[in-house]
Amino acid sequence: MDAEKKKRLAEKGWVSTSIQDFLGLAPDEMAYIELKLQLSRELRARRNEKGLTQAALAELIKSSQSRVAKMEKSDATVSVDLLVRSLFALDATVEDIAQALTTA
Amino acid sequence: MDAEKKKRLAEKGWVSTSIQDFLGLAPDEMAYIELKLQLSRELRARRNEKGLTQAALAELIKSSQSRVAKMEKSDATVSVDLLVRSLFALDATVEDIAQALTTA
DNA sequence: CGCAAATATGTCAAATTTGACATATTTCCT
DNA sequence: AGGAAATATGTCAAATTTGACATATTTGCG
Repeated sequence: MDAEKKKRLAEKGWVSTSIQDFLGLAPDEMAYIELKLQLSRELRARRNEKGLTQAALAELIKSSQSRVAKMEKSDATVSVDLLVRSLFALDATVEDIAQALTTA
Repeated sequence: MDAEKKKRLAEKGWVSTSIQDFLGLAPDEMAYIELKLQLSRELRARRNEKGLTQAALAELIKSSQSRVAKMEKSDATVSVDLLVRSLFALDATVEDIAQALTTA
């Protein structure tokens, strides 16, 4: 299994869990995946708190339900940009994002 | 002046300073720009701490000097992804990034 | 000053990310 | 169970971001 494949899987939660860890990934790749995971968790949490469906959030940010699903799954094709923009659209502040990053 | 133009200028520091504020930008656009500004400051700080030139950092992250310059200037064509990846390449942790975001 | 190293700016083809769409799967009611 | 709403997954053309390059400007040092 090559490194790219492994990263894609890792981002989808298949390889790495809290038990089986990010085996063989470089530290900066790990950090990048972890960051995206935290943001995607925060996104889902905020969306649910507001009682929005993925489709409703998609409309809010002028995207699509499928892309929102991918964001929340931390799909490898989703950028950090899109994640943070979506969080801001859900009224998160920069501080909220910093907080989300430090949360276990 | 349209909103896009204003945002580009704002990201380059022309419109918004600590004195003249982010006039007319939507809250989420402001937050996004602020986030990128914090990351670009942290990038420059870390690079200087390590005594690296922009060209040296560029080599480290397999990019180019000009793109590093744009990152540190928080150019509108630079993504948050590239910024955080570069920070990770300079041994920043997710916590370091969270910390940078909360710093004035 | 003079000049070399560093940084900044503009441009563009190639690479990546995007919204949209179709469709599959899961969740949660009655 | 069964069906409707929500979520997930795969694909792709269009849009955005990228590294690379040329070149301009700034910085710092003799």
